[in-house]
Amino acid sequence: MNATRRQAVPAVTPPSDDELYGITELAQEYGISLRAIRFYEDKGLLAPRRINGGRAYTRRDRVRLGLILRGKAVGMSLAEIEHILSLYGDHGEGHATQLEYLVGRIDATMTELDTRRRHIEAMLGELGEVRSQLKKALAAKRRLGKG
Amino acid sequence: MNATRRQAVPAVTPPSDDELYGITELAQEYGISLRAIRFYEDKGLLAPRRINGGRAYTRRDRVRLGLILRGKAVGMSLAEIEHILSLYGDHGEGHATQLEYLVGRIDATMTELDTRRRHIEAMLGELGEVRSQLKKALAAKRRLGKG
DNA sequence: CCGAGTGCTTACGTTAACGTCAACATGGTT
DNA sequence: AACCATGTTGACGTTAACGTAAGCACTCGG
Repeated sequence: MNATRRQAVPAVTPPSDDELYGITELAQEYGISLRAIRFYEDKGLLAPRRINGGRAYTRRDRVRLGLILRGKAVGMSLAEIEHILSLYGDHGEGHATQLEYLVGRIDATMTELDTRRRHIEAMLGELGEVRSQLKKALAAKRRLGKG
Repeated sequence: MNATRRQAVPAVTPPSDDELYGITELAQEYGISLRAIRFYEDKGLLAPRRINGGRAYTRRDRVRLGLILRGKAVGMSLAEIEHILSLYGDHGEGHATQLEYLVGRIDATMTELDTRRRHIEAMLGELGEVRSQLKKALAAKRRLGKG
């Protein structure tokens, strides 16, 4: 897939900047609608630069979008996701107490996620039991019908 | 709480039946609203008997409600939950092919849940990294400020 | 028999998370 | 200049999952 990777790019690529992506690129890449992406922006989850009126997304933006979708897959609301995304900021210059605060928020988020995971594991366990019950019933039927 | 439990019940209790619960009992027990419980019924997730016009829930119904809430905690929609609840039915008399089918559905559901769990674990991993980054930054600051 | 309490139904309101549609603006191509 | 693809901003529609409110029925203690 990456075999087509010489320096064939038309040479007009601005040298200082990272690669930028259009909105449709992102939409296709992640299999979501343009509307959804703009919606996330409305909600403050994304803030792409504007180039000539259009939205231009950096790698960081792509990562953020990935986190958004992962959050959704996990069952979080956009509000919760926004909450989490704020933990992924720069904090390069953060004051100590601010960093402590962030760590606290992260810990809280992690325990919430852990709770959710435990719920899932419980369901998996219960489903496993149901499954083996069914298997037992099936085996019994087969002993009657074939043995 | 259950200390008031002689056979003081007015004697009109039909002898054949298991214990039944009222809707408010369930609501309080699970900390949800009456409206929510009736809503789940509207959606076909619950089907309590009617006694004298009122809803009467059996232990099985309580279990189902528990599963519903667990499903919600996991981030599933009511539709998905309904899908799963159907796997918990009686199947006592099920035909063999029917049972096979159910096992298949259960397997599918389990892999879906597993996917979700993996998503959660991924997020937990990433958050853990962010957390340790912050910790490092904090330690550095402390070395500057205090050491 | 009456009022309080409990429950039921019907209907409308609400929030989140988008989808859909209309009406432009722009940039490149022919 | 005409056209088309791509993109933008509203505005309105929609679905899920309830909450809230109104009004009727039943039942039980006094």
